[in-house]
Amino acid sequence: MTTIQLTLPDGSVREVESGTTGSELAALIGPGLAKAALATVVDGTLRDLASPISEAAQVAIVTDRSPEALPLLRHSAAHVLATAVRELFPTAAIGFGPAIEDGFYYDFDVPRPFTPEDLEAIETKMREVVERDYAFVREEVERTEANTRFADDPLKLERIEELGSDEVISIYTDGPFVDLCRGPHVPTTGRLKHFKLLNTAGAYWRGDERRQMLQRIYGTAWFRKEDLDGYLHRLEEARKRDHRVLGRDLDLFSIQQDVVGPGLVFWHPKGAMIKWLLSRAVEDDNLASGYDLVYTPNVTREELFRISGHIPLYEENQYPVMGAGAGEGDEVRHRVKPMNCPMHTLVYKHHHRSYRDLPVRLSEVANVYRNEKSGTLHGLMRVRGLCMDDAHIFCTPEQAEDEIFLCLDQVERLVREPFGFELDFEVSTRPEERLGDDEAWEMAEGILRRALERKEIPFRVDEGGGAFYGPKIDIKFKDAIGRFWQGPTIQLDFQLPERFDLEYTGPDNAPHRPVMIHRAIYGTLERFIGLLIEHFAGAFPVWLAPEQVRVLPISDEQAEAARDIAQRMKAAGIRAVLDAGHETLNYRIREAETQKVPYMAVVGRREVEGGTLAVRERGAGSKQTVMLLDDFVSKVLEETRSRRLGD
RNA sequence: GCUGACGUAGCUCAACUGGUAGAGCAGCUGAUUUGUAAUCAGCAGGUUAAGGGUUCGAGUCCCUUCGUCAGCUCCA
Repeated sequence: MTTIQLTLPDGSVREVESGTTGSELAALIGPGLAKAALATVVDGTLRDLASPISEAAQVAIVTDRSPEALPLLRHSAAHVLATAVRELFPTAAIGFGPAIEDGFYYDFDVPRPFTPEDLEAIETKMREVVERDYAFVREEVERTEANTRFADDPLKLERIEELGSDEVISIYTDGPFVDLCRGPHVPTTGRLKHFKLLNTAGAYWRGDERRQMLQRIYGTAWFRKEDLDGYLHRLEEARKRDHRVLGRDLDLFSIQQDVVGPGLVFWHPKGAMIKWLLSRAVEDDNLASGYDLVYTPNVTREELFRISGHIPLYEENQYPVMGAGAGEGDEVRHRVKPMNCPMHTLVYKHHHRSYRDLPVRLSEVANVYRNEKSGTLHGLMRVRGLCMDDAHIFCTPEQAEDEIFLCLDQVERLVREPFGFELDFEVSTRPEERLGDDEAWEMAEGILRRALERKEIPFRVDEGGGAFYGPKIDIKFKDAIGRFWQGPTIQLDFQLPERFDLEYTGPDNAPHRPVMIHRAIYGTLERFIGLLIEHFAGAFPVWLAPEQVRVLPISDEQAEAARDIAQRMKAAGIRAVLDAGHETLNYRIREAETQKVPYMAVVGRREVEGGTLAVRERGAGSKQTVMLLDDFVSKVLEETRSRRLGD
């Protein structure tokens, strides 16, 4: 019997027999660990506890405190779910069942969709499966054997078909349930203690809308009851930040689907103020960064989008043709614009351009319209009429990397710094349907990566996720319940300059082709404001608050003085509102608090006499600061100017 | 677009198995003049998303359309 040396995470070395399993090793180390052990990590690879270790290696025992533990538990939870479903619905075909962030799901092909009652029954059955404490047993089998074992599971057979000849086909069994699965798993179903099924939804098999729709069940699982309760509580709390609810309660916007249509936003005065402030912030920054401002038509002859290639590629998502012009047979086909790039291209093309002019940077905060599929609409996050802080940079291929670097700076200045957002960077590479040759794509993708690396920004790669004309850097952030949305985007484009035959004259007096960068910093103002609402739970920092100060006279006696104070604030550039209503002071303070106004300035007899204000801060309770009107005005103006985030 | 759930006053929600659509908040009117998170009273508010059907009778049952929510697909 050969012995091998296993190095543990603390650096100590154990000498054991070759073939020792994870659970045996854990038992050697200590009884407490043996009980807590869930799996092993052998030379960086997660493995079952029962799997033998045959050679010298770095070994760590995974317990519920390890970072690998939750995904492991949740993956096993998915199997327990499938075990339960199979007992209750023996004909259910099984699809995929992975762990996901905060939980797991499993897809089933069943004769009828699951009802909420089914879900309860399934959860009860899952608790039985947990109670029975089945071991998860791994087997590695030959292809023919696998095909026999899954003869009744068409979805699994399809999956086996796709496995390469060099791949190991592994099977996991827990009690009556057998699944084709890479593993690993926790040792037994009994390890699953604190879980809950959350909801069901349809999901296309293999994520392909041309294939059948399976029924997906989502659930969540945790090691400790407090964690499960905490998660459910976080979900509850997050729902309170929902921008659709706050948008109505704070009277920021409305979407009047019955009268005007879904996905079309009415910005009420307070929301419009936020939108205007953001537009101004990005336009100020653009002008300071060498951009020019343009305004271009909202409607164009359809031909423009044929030149650009958007038709036929995106025709389905464009609003249909509208007639215009002469009528009587020679009417011209027009389209409302779904994006600005062809328009800006035409501004570029209107002059002969010299290499001395480049980069030409054209910016426009513009409304565009996209006929998004009905099921994708979502509050402000996904709309049909959207306002982009769009810009297009025309430059030489050599300048592109620096220009992208500068765009990333703008993201830093306008998004990360002022709001403290956590951003997720992603490079999307060439898609299947695309224009241009591989050489151009290769170069473009390289330029994007280098700009990010130079800025030392870590990023993920979304293979095949690029636009049809070029690769892009997409920057994503999370909404209140953890869903990712695309915000800023920077796209490099060699194709539209080609299609529109753009040129500049080089130092050699010969024509050259520029490249184009499409870039939006906030992305769409609608989505960005939706995210801001959730980020701040409606309590905007002073510089963005549509109403900065509410002036509250204590009684009618101070109404005139308060009116005067509010007027002086407004004259100084502060967004102040007087509430001299006949309600009690308590009522009006509550009103201002629920409307999330950052400052309340209470004016009573003492304040009128002293030329002061009793200032109450949003969320600070009854704590108040008495200060001179002029001092308060300077304070608010300074916080506005510096875009202070608040405490 | 697809799957499922849902749609009652501006908002939150009632109305037993089909039998007179109701309450709180918000709104309006009046009284109250208030010192840091809801003063009191009265009034008004609805073609129950829209359209069709079954029935003596439909908010409730059936069909169609529109929309909302969750997820899938898509996102120039």
